Amino acid sequence: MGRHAPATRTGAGRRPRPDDFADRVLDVVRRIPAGRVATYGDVAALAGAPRAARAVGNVMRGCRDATVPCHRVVAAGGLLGGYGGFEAMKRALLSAEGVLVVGRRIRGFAGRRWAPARPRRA
DNA sequence: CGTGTGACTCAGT
DNA sequence: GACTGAGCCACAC
Repeated sequence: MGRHAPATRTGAGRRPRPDDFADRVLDVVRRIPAGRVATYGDVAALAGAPRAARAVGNVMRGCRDATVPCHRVVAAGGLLGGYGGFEAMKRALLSAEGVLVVGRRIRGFAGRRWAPARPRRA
């Protein structure tokens, strides 16, 4: 299976937007309800690229948009992930929404994780 | 069009 | 629990 991009992407609805991915990622993150969290991989999957967790991180890095709760995006395993060095703030924001963070890990991450379980490699 | 990079992820040591 | 190596992806240069 390949995510090959057929020369003719005019047919099926693909987003011809240049920043399609980034836009989508921001949209997904925006949809994350308070009190819930999603991993980069989950967001990437919802954005259409289940393996682009890294790319998602890059998008988050430029998340200057206050309308995007980038603090609800965490790393896999329930790790806090990064936050441009403001990890403490991320922790504070999450705890303010009811998500307790112990050390670098999220308490009850599995229960607080938003997005469906990821079928590893179908 | 090739290279480097990163707020990632997984598996192994 | 920590460190390493490899994989995977989108983007800036």
